[in-house]
Amino acid sequence: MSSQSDTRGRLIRVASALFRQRGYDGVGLTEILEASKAPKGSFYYHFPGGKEELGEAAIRYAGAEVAKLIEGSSAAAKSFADGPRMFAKVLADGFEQSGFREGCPITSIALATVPKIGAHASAVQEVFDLWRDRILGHARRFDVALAETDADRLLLLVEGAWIMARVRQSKQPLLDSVEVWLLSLAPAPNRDRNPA
Amino acid sequence: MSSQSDTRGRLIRVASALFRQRGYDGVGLTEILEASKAPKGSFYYHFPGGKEELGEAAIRYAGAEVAKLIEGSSAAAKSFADGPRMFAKVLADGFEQSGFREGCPITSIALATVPKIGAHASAVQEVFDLWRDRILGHARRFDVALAETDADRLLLLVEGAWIMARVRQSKQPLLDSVEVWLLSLAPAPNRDRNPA
DNA sequence: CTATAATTATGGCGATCGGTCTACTACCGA
DNA sequence: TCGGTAGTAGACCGATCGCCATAATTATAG
Repeated sequence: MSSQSDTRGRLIRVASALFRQRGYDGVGLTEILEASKAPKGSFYYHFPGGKEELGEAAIRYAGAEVAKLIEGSSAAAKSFADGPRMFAKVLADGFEQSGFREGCPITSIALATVPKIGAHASAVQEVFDLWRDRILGHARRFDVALAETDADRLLLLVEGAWIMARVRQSKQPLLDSVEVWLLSLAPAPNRDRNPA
Repeated sequence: MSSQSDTRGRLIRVASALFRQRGYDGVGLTEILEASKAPKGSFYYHFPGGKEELGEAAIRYAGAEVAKLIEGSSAAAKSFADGPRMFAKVLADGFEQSGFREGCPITSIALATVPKIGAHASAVQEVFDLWRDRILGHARRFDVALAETDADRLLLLVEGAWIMARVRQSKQPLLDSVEVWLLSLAPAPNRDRNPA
């Protein structure tokens, strides 16, 4: 049943890499096919739903890859704060290696297709939920009380950082965003929280 | 010298609105021309550089519009924290009115064209710098010491929030992001900052 | 009124878009 | 040997892509 050439998997990986650099609408099917060395027939056999289905698969694939990264960082972390810091470092280094070109593999697709393509919207939702769960799992590992909204904030920060990083051509925002998150977790007597 | 029909301006505004919903590569010239009721000849007269030049103009236009929003919020604010809060509210309400469809007008273009199109990269850089200046100006108005990196963090947060808002179909992240920012400003005895 | 520039208007260019179609090959159990 | 299924291969489709050439129109200046 499973093919030995893994055409389907190769298509997903190649598409994900290309989307990451130039966005969903910025990459044509022909280019993906050429880079994957797969003919159109094979593509539409594996993805009857066409480019949209490939895009959804790329979202889920990239989402799972990042989830693995989170798990790995969590497993290797010596302290609670170590987890997100290591994770950010991995992201930042990979980003640097790509010549500051590769954005978030999810956003690069979703920003163009949500809400136009419902299936993509759902997929992104699920991926974000997956990431949130991994973050909460990490917190549990270190007995840190973490609300879902706290985890969501980390996602928000990293997504924003990835945009800034690309624009500024620097990996600093990615590293910085985690520090902001850790800061935001501390219930601190900050100024000006309740105006009037 | 200045045309009475303002074809050029209309093209920019329409293009900006369309890009915002479906991204730079997701909107064709023909559609922009139809929506602007402008013929191709006029377009290439005003934008000899083609779509790329229009995109750059849209970036700068949208950037200036948002800068005005920041200024307005700053002028109307009763306290320092009031400024970004009002600003976020305006963004969030506009976003809701668009049916949770309109993302950040800059990102919707830049994510697809940076770093492919150098002129766009520069334009986005300048817009972000402009926003940063406005934020710093607001802080000065209320005698709040604010570093450039602090201002950059707000931009990072709002950009991330705009992504989350679109995915979650909610304006909450936009409002929340400002609170995170205000929290992050307080130099607080937070836990776990220096591991090991 | 005329000359000149500014702007609008149209049609069509080659290339590429995503998608469909049919043919072909490889491997399977019967 | 056969039929059947999984997968590969690539020609071909209409539509749209961004762009360009050129003519018609309008505004401005002398």
